[in-house]
Amino acid sequence: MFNFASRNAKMNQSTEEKIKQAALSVFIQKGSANCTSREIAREAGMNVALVNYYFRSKSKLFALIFESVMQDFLKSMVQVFSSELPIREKIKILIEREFEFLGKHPDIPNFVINELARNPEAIHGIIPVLQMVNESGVFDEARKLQEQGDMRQMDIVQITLLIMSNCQYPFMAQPLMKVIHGVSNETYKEHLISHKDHAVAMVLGYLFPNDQL
Amino acid sequence: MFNFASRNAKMNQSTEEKIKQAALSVFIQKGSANCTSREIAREAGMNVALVNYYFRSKSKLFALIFESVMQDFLKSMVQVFSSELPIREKIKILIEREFEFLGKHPDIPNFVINELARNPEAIHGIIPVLQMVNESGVFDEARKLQEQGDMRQMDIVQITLLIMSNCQYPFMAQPLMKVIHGVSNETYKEHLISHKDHAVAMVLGYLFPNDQL
DNA sequence: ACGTGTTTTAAACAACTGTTTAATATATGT
DNA sequence: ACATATATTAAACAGTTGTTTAAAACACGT
Repeated sequence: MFNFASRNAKMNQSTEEKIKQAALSVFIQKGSANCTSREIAREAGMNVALVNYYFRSKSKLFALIFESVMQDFLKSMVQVFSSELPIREKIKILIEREFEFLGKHPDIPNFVINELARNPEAIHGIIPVLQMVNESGVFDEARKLQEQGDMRQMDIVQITLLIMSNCQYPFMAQPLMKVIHGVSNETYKEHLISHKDHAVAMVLGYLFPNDQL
Repeated sequence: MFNFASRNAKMNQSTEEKIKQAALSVFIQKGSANCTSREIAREAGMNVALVNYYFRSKSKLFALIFESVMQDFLKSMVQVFSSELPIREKIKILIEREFEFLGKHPDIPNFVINELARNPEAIHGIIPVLQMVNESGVFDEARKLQEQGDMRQMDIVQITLLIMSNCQYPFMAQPLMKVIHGVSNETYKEHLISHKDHAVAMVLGYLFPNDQL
């Protein structure tokens, strides 16, 4: 009976994949240092030893998960900027995609930032993803547009900051905002949806001050 | 010899205060769940048992620290909005104060948000501070200004979000931004300083679209 | 049915966790 | 100087941690 159900699950998803999925969920919810191997095993429905049998150690498993999260986290940004759209469209679509992605994975920015700040080993997982970003030519293109005088003159670091602030913070601060304003989960989600349009309008309006409404 | 140094320190600062200060530092750096009582004791230069002798338990100590952090975190916001300045000045000063505060305590937003998300007990510590915010009449005033048509029509939640995003995120994302753009601590701090002006200009420009530059 | 290699488990390991206890040191009033 | 209250310490507690070990269950070609 129990064996049958277990076998069925095994058919749908390999043990290795079950562990990865459980680890992703637990790591993101609690952080690498604030969760236990046994918690991951329980979430995956198996013995602790199996986790180490497949991934050797908790830290190796984390490194694997973290790198794949970083991939997802920066992938859409790179994709948009590798396209051939005009710059204003790129930024608009970038913000919209970011809101879409964060709607599904609201905990990822906090997770990434915390691990980078608190777990020194996490930095290794970001390096391959960084190459992806650099090869996309995102930053070179922005510089070129500024030389043409089409875009407000400001450092690339700060442009990145401007866009990401208005995309990521609203999701990161969800627990804080909910308690400050006393709103429910559902109400806040509605705020997030309409906040996307404000973010697009405000960022574009500031980056291209010569544009007419 | 050793006793002499120890006694001197004791003169400058009571044991209780030393523990509080060590706890603040360790809690903010690592989070409540990801640090040990012995770590706090070591940071304060004393035995573990003393921490519990003064504060009964780790969680009671945390509750105390967290509430005082929340006070600092929201105090300047409340102060500014309780003043009699015109609204544009209030927002400008609010953002500038926020940048000043976060320059000194860059880890606090992350700390607050993480604890609220991961440590259910932390919510209790926020309630007295919330009353402080509500009594200040911050939100009522904003609503009044909107009725007068002086300010862009948008929900208070989203105005809060707009301002806090552009203040807090640049500090929260410091570890991420540093590795993405490969800049040093010092370079990033300079970016933060000039980012303050962008934040003020952009937020004011968006909230008061009828204003002329 | 048997043998072999792979998966999975229960049990154990030493190290570390928050907390408590009992003993020692220090301060203070007399 | 002595007694008493406070402050501080080392040691121990039971429970949990990441990891390892040895045994069991399983798959599968023969």
